[in-house]
Amino acid sequence: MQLHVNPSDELPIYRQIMRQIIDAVAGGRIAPGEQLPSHRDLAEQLVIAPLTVKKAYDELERQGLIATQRGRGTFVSAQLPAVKPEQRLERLRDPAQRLLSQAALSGVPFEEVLDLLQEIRKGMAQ
Amino acid sequence: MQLHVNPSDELPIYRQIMRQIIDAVAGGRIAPGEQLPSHRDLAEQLVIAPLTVKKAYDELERQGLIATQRGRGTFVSAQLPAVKPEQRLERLRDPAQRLLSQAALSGVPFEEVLDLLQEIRKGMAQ
Amino acid sequence: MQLHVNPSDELPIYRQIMRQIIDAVAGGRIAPGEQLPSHRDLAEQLVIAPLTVKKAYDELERQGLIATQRGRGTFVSAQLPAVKPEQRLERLRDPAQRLLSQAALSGVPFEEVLDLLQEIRKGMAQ
Amino acid sequence: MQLHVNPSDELPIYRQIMRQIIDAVAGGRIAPGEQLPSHRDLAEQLVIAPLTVKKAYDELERQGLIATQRGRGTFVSAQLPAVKPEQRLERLRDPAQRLLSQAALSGVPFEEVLDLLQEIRKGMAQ
DNA sequence: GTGGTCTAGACCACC
DNA sequence: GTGGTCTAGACCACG
Repeated sequence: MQLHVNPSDELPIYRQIMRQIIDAVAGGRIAPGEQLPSHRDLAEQLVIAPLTVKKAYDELERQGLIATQRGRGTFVSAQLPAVKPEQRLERLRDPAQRLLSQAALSGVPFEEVLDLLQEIRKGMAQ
Repeated sequence: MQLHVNPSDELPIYRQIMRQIIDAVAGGRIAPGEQLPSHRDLAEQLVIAPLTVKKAYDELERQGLIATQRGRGTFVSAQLPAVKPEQRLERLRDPAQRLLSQAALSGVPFEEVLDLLQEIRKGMAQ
Repeated sequence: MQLHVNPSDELPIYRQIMRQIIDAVAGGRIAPGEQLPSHRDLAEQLVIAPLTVKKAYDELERQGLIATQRGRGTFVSAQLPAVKPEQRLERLRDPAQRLLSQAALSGVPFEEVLDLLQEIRKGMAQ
Repeated sequence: MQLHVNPSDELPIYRQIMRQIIDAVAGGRIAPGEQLPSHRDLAEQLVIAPLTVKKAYDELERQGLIATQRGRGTFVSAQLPAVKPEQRLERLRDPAQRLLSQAALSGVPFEEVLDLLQEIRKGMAQ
């Protein structure tokens, strides 16, 4: 797994890390149960402070996406947190709304949005 | 147009205002040329500081979405800001990626994501 | 509200702070909606690093007990997080088990445990 | 006696072991004089490192709850460690406080807490 | 080696 | 003023 980070991005560094790990898990590029690099190693690799990586790991753990074991390491949860059926679609409303707003403002027709989604979908491991 | 604001939200208040106005314009609920409430009125209505609304208006003006005419008020630009063709799709990559990741983690199949988009699209135009 | 902290305690400082705030809210000594001291002020008062207080506040916010508003301050949630009925008793099983184990090992008869609870209960604002 | 261990738990594994043995003795499920499994056997059963179990046994021995006899094995002390009278109630204050706070926050009335204690008490003796 | 905590500063964004 | 983020170290506990 290759992470990269942009300190001048508006999004905080620890959020950038979170999002990349979330995307990697969602895309199947990291398997459930797999071990993540120690927060110190990852910090060294990204040339940032260890605490910053740890903050990202801590947040992800609270979301149930990963689990840490003291003295052993950090692992992607074997059982990803279940989303209640009635919440499943609700969670998508906001990101979907954002996508369509941005498309409308940019003058991108609806069909091209669908094409883009298809393209991204192929990039994600099934 | 009815705006809502949540002071506890992670997104800054002025950004919440910006996003709602952007969404309203993109969705056609505010027409180009239409007048917005004065920043003082809107602040009173939302029970927040006038400076906060002004910051949102200033930022939107910088983006070219609205324009203030001294002594007359603030209006949605008759001509929406042009987006360079090569940027059009790039601006959608990020929100599209986020939508698909969230869907994958929530266990929502791709087809239902498309259905959701269709549904939201219908709601926007009216 | 008077907090105190013991750096040599086995329980981490940020946990000590969390527990005292939880107890104060549970005991009614802090009312819902009330503002907490800024994490910097509290840190100065307790003679510890601001980040340590902030970590306590962050955890409590994730639990829904308090809410922060950028630029304004930190407040006890007006609406305390609801506990599902089926979880209410389950959450008490572990602490209750611990209490009785400790009592049995210390040779304190069951009746005296009940007396102690009555006494503590009086100390908590109703 | 059946022990369980959760590596992701906040409580260190050796502490989890300690607590379960303490609870078993306090609840009468292990009688004074009874033999405990060797730390190697227990480690194998729990799929953890033998050193971890040994640490738990060592700590319990330091507290006087168990005693090892070189070449024979580890046994629950016939005589439970004496607790100084003035300490007896003090040791209960903390767990009692925690129980009541949790109850208050969960909306469980005091009477139901007492009922729960009665119920657990019955389960311990058998 | 791992994660867990803590410090003493700094700079920024927000209201 | 407030909270939000980040740094570059340190020490401890755990397995």
